[in-house]
Amino acid sequence: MVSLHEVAKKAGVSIATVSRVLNNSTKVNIETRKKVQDAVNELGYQPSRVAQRMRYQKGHSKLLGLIIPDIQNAYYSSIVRGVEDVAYKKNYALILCNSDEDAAKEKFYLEVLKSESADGVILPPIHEQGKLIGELVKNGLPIICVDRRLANLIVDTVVVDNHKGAYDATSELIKLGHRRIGFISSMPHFSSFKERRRGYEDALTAHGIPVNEDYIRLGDQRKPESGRIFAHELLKLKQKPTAFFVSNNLMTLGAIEAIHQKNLKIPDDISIIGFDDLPWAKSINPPLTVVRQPGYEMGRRAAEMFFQRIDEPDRELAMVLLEPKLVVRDSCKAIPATDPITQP
Amino acid sequence: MVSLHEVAKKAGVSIATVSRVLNNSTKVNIETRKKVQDAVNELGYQPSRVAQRMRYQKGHSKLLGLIIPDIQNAYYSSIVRGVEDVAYKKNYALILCNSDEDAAKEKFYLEVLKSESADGVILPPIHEQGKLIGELVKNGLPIICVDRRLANLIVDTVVVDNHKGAYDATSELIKLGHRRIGFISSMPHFSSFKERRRGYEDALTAHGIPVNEDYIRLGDQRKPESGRIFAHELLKLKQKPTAFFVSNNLMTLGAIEAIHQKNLKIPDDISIIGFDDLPWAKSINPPLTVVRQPGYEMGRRAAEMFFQRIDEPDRELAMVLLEPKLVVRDSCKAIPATDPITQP
DNA sequence: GTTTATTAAGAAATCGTTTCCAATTATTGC
DNA sequence: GCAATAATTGGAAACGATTTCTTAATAAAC
Repeated sequence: MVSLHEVAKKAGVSIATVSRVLNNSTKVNIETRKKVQDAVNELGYQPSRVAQRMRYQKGHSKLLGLIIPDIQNAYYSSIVRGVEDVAYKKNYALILCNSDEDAAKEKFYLEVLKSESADGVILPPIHEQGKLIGELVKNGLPIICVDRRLANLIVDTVVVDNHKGAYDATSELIKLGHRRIGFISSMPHFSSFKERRRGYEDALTAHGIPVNEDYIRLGDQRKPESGRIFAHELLKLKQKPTAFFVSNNLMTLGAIEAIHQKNLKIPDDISIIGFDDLPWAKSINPPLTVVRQPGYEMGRRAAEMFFQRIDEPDRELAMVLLEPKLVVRDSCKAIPATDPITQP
Repeated sequence: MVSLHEVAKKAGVSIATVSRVLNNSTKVNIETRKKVQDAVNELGYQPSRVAQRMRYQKGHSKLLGLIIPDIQNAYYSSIVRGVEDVAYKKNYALILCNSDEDAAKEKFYLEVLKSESADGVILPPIHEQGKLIGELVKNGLPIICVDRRLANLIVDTVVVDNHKGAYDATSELIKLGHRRIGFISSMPHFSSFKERRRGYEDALTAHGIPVNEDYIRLGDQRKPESGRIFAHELLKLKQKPTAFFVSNNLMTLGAIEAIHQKNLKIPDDISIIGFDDLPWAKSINPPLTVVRQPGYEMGRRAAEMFFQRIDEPDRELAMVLLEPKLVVRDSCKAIPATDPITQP
């Protein structure tokens, strides 16, 4: 790598002068400036971000950390893309980490990012308590929570209104006459899934439908497989659900697969609402009704909050709550009013 | 950040000794060692990767760059995941960059990565010539091409046999009796799509079917939209295709959407083979026959090649050619032998 | 013509490591 | 008991940038 020294030697000046030219700070004689510029161009010099980071310390490392559960989940990759686009504009590089919902891995990566002098970290926290996160924040490392929140608002946060998303989806099904609605979701380790479950239950209760634990299946949201198995279980019940609400994109795929395997028709035999509006949702047959989370937007907002925090470290903590949207397509159908069970 | 100095002060030794303890190099008195360990633990010291990078220079930065067209394309995110898993094991951090198929952005990021002293870069090159890449390699920066190759083998490369993938898919359709096979793909800017087109044409030729330019549509592979439009165009032809082969996952979604919009049934009215075996491919109705590229495997292999190159900078250049696999599901059907056109 | 103000550019410190070299102390051999 | 060797440890340089402090030179003021 060509360094300041080489440029200085070529231009016949000191490295201090070269640095001054590059950061066009205090006045440099115009002829000297020219000599330096020429040398810089000729040698194709570009500063070492590592050395700059070394010198500057906090807040100028031009490095942003991003820890997500799994980049292969398209919902998270849209968040990543949102972050990246903002970071790019600010000339920041992005360090990407996959935590696999493993707290140890999260901890490891947080330490790596600290050690890399990253200016901040964006992540969906694995645990709601976030002890380590609290320490890091106290230590002066800006952290932004995205997708999930901590129990206490100790960091800037961007989340979607998960309760509303689930409530609206469930209500839509109820409005269509469904009373037995299967709910396939994740264990309530994360704020997001906890809220979705409450949204589902609250919608049922609000419409005078008792919550039936038989219709609720919680498991590993990282694989379609679990969605498939749960759907099969639900379809085996004596009083089987007439509709599914699945609270995650991968599980949704599994549930759809199970329905096809049973040779049931969507929406004639069973209605289904999925979560996350990914490219395939509108292409499949029938196009899928889903709760759309603005993933890209969340990433973008989180990155913007990060930069605001950098600019103004003492600003008040902020929490952005984005609206999910029920995108109605063709995977839900009204239950015939003659169904004896659905009639009070 | 707590530095060596603070640990040294606390332990009452010099920073050199602390460093020696941490890198358990030349002998340190066992009592001194203990004192230092205690101080390290008490202060929660961890070394600054930035400072280490500064000192070590080349090949020890523990930083790997990854430039991909778009993380929102699930095929690329599986490559990323493959790379990440290997990097994680080696304690490397990953800098992720999205090029959007924009050569200027690629150049920008390559320079950033150089400036970050990354130990290497993995990328699907945008241009086959790769002038800048050549320079960087000459400069000593290990670069691994993945998914696409350069015109000349000047860097380690991991690609899939695109010609075979397309050839097999097309042959499958021909075997089912199809003669008019629409080919929806990308402009041949990239080695991969160029090869897929040749695979398609070679399969036709090998079976004595003339290549008809009317059935070939090339456009922007980044959006389902283009696949949808092309499919509509093809379906408007007087002699319309009885099958589609679509050479990219996003375009495949668009084509499927178009087919549904025309109220055609897969595979009864039209057969289709897609590219990339993403989670949705087997969940949709009917499950989609696709050419599966081992994305994760490619990422993994590329990362492994990178580490081999680091260990042994002068080893011979290698090119790994992975096999794609035609995964037959239910989206293709034989053409009735009575179709007058398909009979010679 | 001498003193003062102003401008331009170099010297050196700094960030946190690692490592070479030198110095000090302890140990061993005769 | 003294010299030689081994075992530890500290000092300082280096990595590449930025910035403060100094100094040199020039211009301005009286």
